[in-house]
Amino acid sequence: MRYHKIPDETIRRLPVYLRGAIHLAQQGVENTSSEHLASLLGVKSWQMRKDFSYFGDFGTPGVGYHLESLIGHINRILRLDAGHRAAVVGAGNLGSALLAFPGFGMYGFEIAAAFDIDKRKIGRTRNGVVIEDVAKLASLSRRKIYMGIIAVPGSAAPEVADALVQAGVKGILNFSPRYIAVPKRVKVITIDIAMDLARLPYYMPAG
Amino acid sequence: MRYHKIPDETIRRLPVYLRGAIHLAQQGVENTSSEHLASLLGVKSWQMRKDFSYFGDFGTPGVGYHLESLIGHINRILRLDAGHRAAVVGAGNLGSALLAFPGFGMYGFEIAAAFDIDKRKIGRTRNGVVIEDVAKLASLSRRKIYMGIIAVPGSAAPEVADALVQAGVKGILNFSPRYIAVPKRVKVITIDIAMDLARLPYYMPAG
DNA sequence: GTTTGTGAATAGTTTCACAGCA
DNA sequence: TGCTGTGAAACTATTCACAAAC
Repeated sequence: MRYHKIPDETIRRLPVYLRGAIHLAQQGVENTSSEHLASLLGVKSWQMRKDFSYFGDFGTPGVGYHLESLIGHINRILRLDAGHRAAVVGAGNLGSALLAFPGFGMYGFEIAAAFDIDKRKIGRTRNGVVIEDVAKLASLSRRKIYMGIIAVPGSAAPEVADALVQAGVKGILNFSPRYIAVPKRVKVITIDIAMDLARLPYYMPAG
Repeated sequence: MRYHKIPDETIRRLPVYLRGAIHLAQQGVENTSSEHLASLLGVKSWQMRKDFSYFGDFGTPGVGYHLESLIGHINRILRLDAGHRAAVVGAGNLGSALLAFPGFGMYGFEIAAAFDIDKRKIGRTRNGVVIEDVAKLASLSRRKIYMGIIAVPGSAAPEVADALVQAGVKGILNFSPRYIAVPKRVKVITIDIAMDLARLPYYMPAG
């Protein structure tokens, strides 16, 4: 099935599979089946096999998947193999939490810069990263940082997004509760924490 | 179209519309069109109208939507109108950021309790909430807290989830990079921050 | 015997275009 | 005229079941 358009949903799931594969590999496991890996991750085994099938043959019939090569394949597809440097804008509670967040390393990410507008924070260090003046965002392209994380209040988010685009950023992870309008060449993924919480009551039994 | 199954995707979008409606209402706007509200939120106007159509007539042809009644409708559908109290487990960087997070109020949420396993944190206060011993999670049902937020490291997440379920929680917002297995009556929504970042490079132009 | 990879069937969602109401 | 509400069409994704590979 190698010559098909890749469903977005498949791309959304690949990091899940990657996390599971890394998890098992760290425990010393070398091979696994789609059934085992899928059950670990709460997905269906045929869903996982179908997703892999868009890219070629990852496994061996009768045997399963070799974790090391599976990890390599997914990393390459998602372009995580080269490593990526990101800048976080906003060094408040959320921004600081992101700077300290241990989960980015698994996917080859490093938060290499932090910015804030508050003069009292500028110059301080959080997790080894010096907080810089948000006015200096333009330096990102020179520093080869192509991903921006928006962790400022919603009211400031659109202008921060504009500044990131100006600075040559190609992808934005947006934590603000705002629609971020950018040129088509820039990809935005929004995580609106309160909004995700907001659909929980709908699915909860009455009470 | 009142007698249809509601698509999950529609439910996922309702909080978006709600946020936009509240935003406009706060600016003193009383009525709006699907075209205007949708463009503000980066969605398509017919998508929004279609979503509303599953629930009945929210608007007036030729006129548009009355924001106050639109907000009321969505709040009722999502069951946000009664207000909800949530407990956060884990008072580290992320948990503390959530306790300070201003965005929950819009949807009628209050973080009413916080728990941690670290004796040095227990008894301290963050944003007016006293951090309690995680061993006391069972008190949640007596306190009528039915939503739990998991903000602990992945290794501790499954047992925290079990404890939350034991405590009678009906919905869980999970920030840990782990699959959370719970009985069917409990709804889990997972926000895996690193994983969302992980699909950004795929969509970014080469470089 | 076991497990993958995938066409075909099913299910779900988006998009369109316009009838009908204000 | 302007805007909503919605069937029908188009598209996308999930699920199944099994042939092929080891």
